[in-house]
Amino acid sequence: MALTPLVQKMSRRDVVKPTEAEHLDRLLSPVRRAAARTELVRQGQMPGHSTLLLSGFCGRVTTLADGARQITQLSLAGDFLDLHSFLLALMDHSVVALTEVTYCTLAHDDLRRLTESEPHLTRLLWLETVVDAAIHRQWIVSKGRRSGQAQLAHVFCELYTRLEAAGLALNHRFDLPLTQIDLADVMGMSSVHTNRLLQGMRQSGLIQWTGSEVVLKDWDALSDLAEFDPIYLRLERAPV
Amino acid sequence: MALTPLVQKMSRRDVVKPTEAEHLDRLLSPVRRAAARTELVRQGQMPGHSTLLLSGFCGRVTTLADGARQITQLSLAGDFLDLHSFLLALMDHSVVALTEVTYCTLAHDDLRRLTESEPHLTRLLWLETVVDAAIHRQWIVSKGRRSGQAQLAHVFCELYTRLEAAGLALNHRFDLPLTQIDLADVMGMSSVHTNRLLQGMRQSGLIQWTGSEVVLKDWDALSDLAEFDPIYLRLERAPV
DNA sequence: CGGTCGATTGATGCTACTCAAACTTAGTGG
DNA sequence: CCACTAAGTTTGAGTAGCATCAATCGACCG
Repeated sequence: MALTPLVQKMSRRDVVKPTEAEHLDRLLSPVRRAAARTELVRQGQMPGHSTLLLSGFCGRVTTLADGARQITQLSLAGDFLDLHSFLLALMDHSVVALTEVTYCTLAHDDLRRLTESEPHLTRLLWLETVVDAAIHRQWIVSKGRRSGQAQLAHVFCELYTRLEAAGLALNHRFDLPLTQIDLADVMGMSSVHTNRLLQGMRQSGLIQWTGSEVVLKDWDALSDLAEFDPIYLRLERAPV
Repeated sequence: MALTPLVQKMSRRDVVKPTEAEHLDRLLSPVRRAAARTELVRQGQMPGHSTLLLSGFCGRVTTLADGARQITQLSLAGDFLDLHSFLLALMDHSVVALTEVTYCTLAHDDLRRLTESEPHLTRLLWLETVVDAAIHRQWIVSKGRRSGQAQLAHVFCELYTRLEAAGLALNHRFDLPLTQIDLADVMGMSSVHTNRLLQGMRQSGLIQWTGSEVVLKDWDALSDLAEFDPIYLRLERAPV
C-alpha cells in the first residue's frame, strides 16, 4: 500500500485506526514517477494539492539572487513534501527531486473536508508539520552553534532515525543517493569544505559512504559529537 | 482584549468570525506577568497547556553541552510560544522571556475539544505553526547562504513586518529591547562580531539602534540586501 | 562609590570560501 | 569494447569571515 511508510511513522506516534488509514488512502491520487532534478513544486505557485512522497529523496530548495542554493529540508518516503501549502497558499520555496521518486497527491479540497470530519486524523497531519518545524529548529541550532563535523554528524543521525521510523533503514546503514554538492547545499557550505569534513569523519572511523550506501560505523561517537537527541522527531507513542 | 494582537494578525490572513474570537477568548487563562530572563517553558517538560504571549519578547532557546546558546525563534506579542507542544508532547527546547512579558495560557484539553468542534479555527491555529516553520526555513537560508550583514538585515525586516502585522510597529520604527548578546544568539555568531556588523550597518545608514528603538532608515536598501520577501509570513488575505 | 552588565576595540588564529586543476567514475556513441 | 564526455570527487594555494581572548569604556544600580 502506498501509505505504508507514512502510516508506519505515524503509528510510532499514536494509534492510527484502520478506518483512518483507509479514509486517507481513498483520497490519494494514483502513483506518479519523476526523474531526479525534476522540480515537483515551484516557488511562487499556489498548488491545489499536497504531495506525499512514496520513494526517493526530495529537497526543499531556496535559491538566492546570486544563484546560491540552500536546501532547507530533506524529505523521505512517507513525508509530505508540501502539506503546509494547504494553509500557506503561495509556496515560498521549491521542492526538487534529488533522486528518482514516486509520489501521489492529495487535493486540498479533500483535505479541507477531512479536517471537518476527522479531527484525530487532522491532528496527526498537523503533527507532521509540527515535526517538520522541530527538524528546522535543529538545523538552525546546527548551523548556528555546532562545528562542521557535528553538523554533518547530526544530519546523518537524523536521516538514519527518520528512515528507520519509516521502515527504510536498519543496522545503522542506509541508502543516500545524494551528491556531495547536494549535501553541501544542505549544510550551507561549499562542496570543497564538505568534502574535507567527510574525509575527516571517514578517517576517524565515524562513517563510511561508498557508492550510495552510508554506514554509521560508530553510532555512539556520532550521536555524542552531534549531541543528537531524537526526542524532537516525536517517535514515542503518545495520544494526539 | 488580550487577543487583539493575535486576532489582528490572523485577520490579515483570513476572516476571523467574532464567535470564533469569543470562543478562543473564553478558553484563555487570566493574564500573567513574568520578568526578563524567566524560563517560561522548560526543555524536557510536557506542558498541559500552550502559552499566548500578550506583550514583550520571548526566545526559543537551545543550549548545547559547552554552554553555547542558540535562539531558534523570536516570539512577539500575539504569538503562541509553544502551540506545537499541544502535539509534540515533550518540549525539545526552552522558551525564555527576553524582556518583561505578559501572557496567558490555553489548556491542551480545551484545545483538543476545540479541534473537534471548530475546524476553521483549528486551521487558523495550524496555520500559525506552519508560518513558524516558514520563518525557521528563512533562518536556515540566512545562516546557510546569506552574508553576515544580510542575515542581520533579514532579522530586522522580519521583525518589523511581524510587529506591523500585529499592530505594534509603524513607519519603519519599532522597539527592540534586546541586548547584542541576545541578538548574537539569534544570529549564531559571537557578540563581538555581531557588534561589528551592526556598526557597519549603522555607518552605511541602513539602521539606527539607540536605546531600545530600532529605526530602519532605508527599507529598500535593507530588504534588497536581505532579499527579504514577506510572502513567507502569509499576511495576504486568503481563505483557510 | 564600587560593582555589574553590556557595548566597543584590538590582536591573533582558526574555519570555511574561492579559484583552479587533477583525478575518478559512470555513461555514451562509435 | 574502447575512446570520449560529463559529472562528481579530491587536492592545493591563497584569502575572507568569524571566533577567541583580553582589555577598556559607559551606564545604571545598590
